[in-house]
Amino acid sequence: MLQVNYIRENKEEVLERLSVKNFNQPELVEEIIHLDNQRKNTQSQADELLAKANAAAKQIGELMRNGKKDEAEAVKSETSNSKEAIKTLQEELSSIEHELYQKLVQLPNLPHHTVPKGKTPEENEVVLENGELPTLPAKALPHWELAAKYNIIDFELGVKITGAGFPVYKGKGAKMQRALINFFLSEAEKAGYEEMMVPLLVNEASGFGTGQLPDKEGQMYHVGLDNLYLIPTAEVPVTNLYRDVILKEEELPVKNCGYTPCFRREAGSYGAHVRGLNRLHQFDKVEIVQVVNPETSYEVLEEMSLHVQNLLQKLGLQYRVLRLCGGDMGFTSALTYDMEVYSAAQERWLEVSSVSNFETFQSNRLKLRYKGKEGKPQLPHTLNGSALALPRILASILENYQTENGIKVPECLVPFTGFDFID
RNA sequence: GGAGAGAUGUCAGAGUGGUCGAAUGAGCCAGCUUGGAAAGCUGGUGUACUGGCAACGGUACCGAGGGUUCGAAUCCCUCUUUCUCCGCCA
Repeated sequence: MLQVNYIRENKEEVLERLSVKNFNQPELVEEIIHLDNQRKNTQSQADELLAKANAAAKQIGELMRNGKKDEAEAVKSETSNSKEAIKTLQEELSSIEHELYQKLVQLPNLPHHTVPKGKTPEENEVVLENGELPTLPAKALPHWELAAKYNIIDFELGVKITGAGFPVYKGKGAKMQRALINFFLSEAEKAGYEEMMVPLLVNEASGFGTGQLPDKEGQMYHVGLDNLYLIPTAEVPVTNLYRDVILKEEELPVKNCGYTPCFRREAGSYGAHVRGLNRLHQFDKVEIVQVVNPETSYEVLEEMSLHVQNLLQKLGLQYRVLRLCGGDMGFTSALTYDMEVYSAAQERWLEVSSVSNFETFQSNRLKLRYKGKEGKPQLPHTLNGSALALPRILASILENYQTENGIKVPECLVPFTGFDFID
C-alpha cells in the first residue's frame, strides 16, 4: 500500500511511475487525495468536539465531588447535545477512512526507475543468460513422459484422490522432492537465513497484510467453516510474522527462509502450458524473505538474485535472468527479477524463481516498522524470492539430465537423495 | 466439545465509573558519582492521527469490535486468545 502523504506530495511523479505499470487512473489518485483531505477535516472537527466534551466531563466530575449537584446537572444537559454531533462525525470519519483504504489498496506499487515500460512478457529485459542452451538427444522426452516411464510421478492417481494439478510422487520421485527441499534449505541456512516452519493456513488479516487480499481472493483456497486461507506461498505466513511489529534498527536485516507446500487455485489456466509439472494446484517451495534497511534494499535484491542463481548453477541448469517490465510485474513489487530455466524438450523457458523488492509497500500495510535509538519508527523494505519452487526444477532436471537409460541426478543432490541415477 | 478464571506499557504487576496514558518495581537510555566498573542518586523512556518553524498542544488507543453513561482500563454484549478441570485424540 502506498503512503498517502507521498502521493499527495509527489502526485505527478506517482502518476508517471504508475503508468510504467500501465496503470492510468489519475482520477483514482485525485479521489484519494480528496478523501484524505476530507479525513483530516472531519477528524479535526471531531477532535474539537471531543476536547470540549472531555473538558465538560471533567468539570462535571469536579462539581459532583464538591457536592454542587445542580451546577453539574446544568453542564450535563448542555453537553448531551453535542453527543449526537460527535457520533455523526465519528461515523462519517470511519466511513471516509474505509473508503480511503478501499481506494488506496487499488494502487499498485510504484516501479523502480530501472523497470522497463512494456505490456507483455516479451518486453521483459534479459539481464543475463548463463550457459549454452542444452541440446538433447533426438529422442528426448518431455518430463511428463519421463515421469511415467520411470514411474516416479503419477498424475492420474492424483486426479483420482483429489483432482488435476495434485500429482503423487512415488519412490525415487518422492525422494527427489525431499532432497530438493533439504538442498535448498541447507543452502539458505549457509547464506544466513533462519529457518521458520509456519502454518499453512492463514487468517484474513494475514492475507491482507501481504496483499493477496483483496487483490487475489479467487486464487486462494478458502476454508469457509473457519474463514482461513491455504497459503499460496510461504511469503504470506513468513512475512506476517512481522505484522504490527516494531523492530530495533540493529535487528535488521531479518533473514528468514521456510519450506512449505503452496496451494493455488490457478483459475483460468489452461492448455499445454499447464501440462505435467508446469502448473500445479499444490507444489512445494522454499522461500527466502528479508526485512532490511531501505538504504540497502537494492544491494540485498542483487544478493538474493545471486543466491538463486547459485542454486541453479549448482544444479547445472542453464538459466537466464529477466528484469520484468511494468506490465508483467506483480502488483506489490517495485522491481522483480525472474529466473527462467530452458526446457529443451518443451522448447520454452520455464519460470523457476521470482525475486522482488517491495520497498515499503508491504511494510506499510503490515504496520512493520523499525526504530533507531533516535527518532521515529520508519518503514523498512521487504524482499522475497523463491529459492526455489520444486516442480519446474524437477521438470528441468528430468528433461535436461535424461539419458537413454535413465536420468542422472545432479551431483549436488546426491548427498540428499542417496542415489545418483533414476531408471 | 463442556465448565470456570484471565488478557493492562519492554517485562512483572496495581488499578472495579471522574483528578488514569495509567501506581509501583524491574529493564533500558542520559547525567552525576568513580582511576574504571558495580552500587547509589537524578532525569527520561509507547504508538497513530492532527495543529505548530519550534517550544508545546489536541484526539484516539489498557486483546478486538459494539453498547450503557455527561464521563469507561473499570459496567453490559459479541468475538479472539491464554490458563485450569472434564471429555476426545496423533
